[in-house]
Amino acid sequence: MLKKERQEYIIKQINLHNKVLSTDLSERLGVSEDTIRRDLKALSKSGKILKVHGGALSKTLYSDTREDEIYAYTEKVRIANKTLNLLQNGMYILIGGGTTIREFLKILPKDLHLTFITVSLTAATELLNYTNYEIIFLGGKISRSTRFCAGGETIRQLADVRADLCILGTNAIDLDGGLSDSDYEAVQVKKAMINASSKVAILTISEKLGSRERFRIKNTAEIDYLITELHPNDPLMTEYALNIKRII
Amino acid sequence: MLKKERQEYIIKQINLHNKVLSTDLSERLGVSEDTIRRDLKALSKSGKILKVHGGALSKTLYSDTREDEIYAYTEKVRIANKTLNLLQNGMYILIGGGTTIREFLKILPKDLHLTFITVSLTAATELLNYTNYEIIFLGGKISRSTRFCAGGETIRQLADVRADLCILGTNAIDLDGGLSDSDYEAVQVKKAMINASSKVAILTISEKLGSRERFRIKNTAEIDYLITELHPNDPLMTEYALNIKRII
DNA sequence: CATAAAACTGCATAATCATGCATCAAAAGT
DNA sequence: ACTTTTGATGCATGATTATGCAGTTTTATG
Repeated sequence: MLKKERQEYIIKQINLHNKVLSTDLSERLGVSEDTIRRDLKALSKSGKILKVHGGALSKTLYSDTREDEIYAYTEKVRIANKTLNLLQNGMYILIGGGTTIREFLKILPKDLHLTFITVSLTAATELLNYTNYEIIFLGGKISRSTRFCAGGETIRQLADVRADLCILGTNAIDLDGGLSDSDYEAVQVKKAMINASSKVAILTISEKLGSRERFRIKNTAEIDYLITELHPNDPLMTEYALNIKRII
Repeated sequence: MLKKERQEYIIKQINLHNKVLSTDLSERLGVSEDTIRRDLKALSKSGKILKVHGGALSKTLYSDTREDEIYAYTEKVRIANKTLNLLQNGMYILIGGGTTIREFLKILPKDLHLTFITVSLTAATELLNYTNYEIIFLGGKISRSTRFCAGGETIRQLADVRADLCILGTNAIDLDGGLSDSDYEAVQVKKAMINASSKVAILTISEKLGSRERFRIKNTAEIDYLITELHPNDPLMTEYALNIKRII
């Protein structure tokens, strides 16, 4: 059994039972507990599960803790930190939702004045922790799964916005397929957000590079900044270098 | 059972019953009382529960809150329960924010289909816990103190809404001064919400009766339902009976 | 203030984890 | 085809963690 398969299986088990035990998995998959531990570590690092002593738990159910998640999110935190460099005082920023973005929202500076425009409930809630930002929420029908507003009214409101920077996470990015997503409504909103901004920054962990989903949002040529946890000169990144204006 | 699971279970129990006993938990979870004590200590340290001799209590209920605040909590639950009677399948409901409203949002039925329209970030977040409701969020500039959207754009959007019922909490209500509030922006939004609804329900604990704030929202005559923790025939209530259509 | 329940302390133990290293297989060069 | 490289895996070892137990101290309460 391949590593990838095994990890998929672990995720499935967690989705099913909300928890897994290392001993249990080791026996059922016929590999050593060390291997399982390494799998859990990797999955935890990319934020898919919550690793605990003795096994792992479903992230969605057992989320809230702060301390032990600091270590889990190293990749996303790295991305978030790099993104900070794009911020300039007085900017109007359109910002999306998603886990990578959330990491970014947690480490924002307290000495800049910025105006954030968002359709994401989680982003707005996170931003309320800061006193130095204006928050403008664009309403609409709330999509339960993604916790953000979508639909015609949202798109219409976005058409009236002119932001300096648009910061989005993504599920898939590929040279041919461009930026893409599996949720049709999300695609519409993201398109509108990109159209409403002078510059576009896409945040993603490198494992999403080279994958594509059902609906295209934009071509890679329209992305100004691509920010991953890797160094810009990493061989994995250089193949994107021609198309995207700046890789960070 | 994993430590984290156990602790999560303890939190759930506290949310459910507002208290737990060490002995009880030890028996039910099949671990020593020492372990339970260590769990309670940890949870208490991270501020999730209030540890006391013999077990632990719900922080939100008992912590450092004064007697009268605990009392106010039960009053709000009582109000919330009475409000449930106004709901009918298929309704479009404009709903505000505030603590009384939040209690109401916690006990909503899971078998009705309703559409909630709100400007309150806390209300929207709370509503996302239900799968049987549509949620429409009206955007705007978010006011940090109240965590809801206000401003011209919000008012404009409310003008296009026609809801069946508007449910609002209030800080002040008085026969002469009518419904009033000290926050100017909130007043504008509440006015617009009331205008956009066929029926208006005001939720308030009785201590707010007879007080007034700087800005008037509406006259009491425009309130359809006034819901307090008191019985409608309570002498304190009967003086309102002439003006307000229905006291619950 | 007497008493029992509960909490704390230190310690023992077993389970779990981290780390370095050896092995093997697949992939990549040459 | 042969070597080199890379990555995944298992194992040994020492560290860490979770938990229970015994003995002592603290707390609640009549």
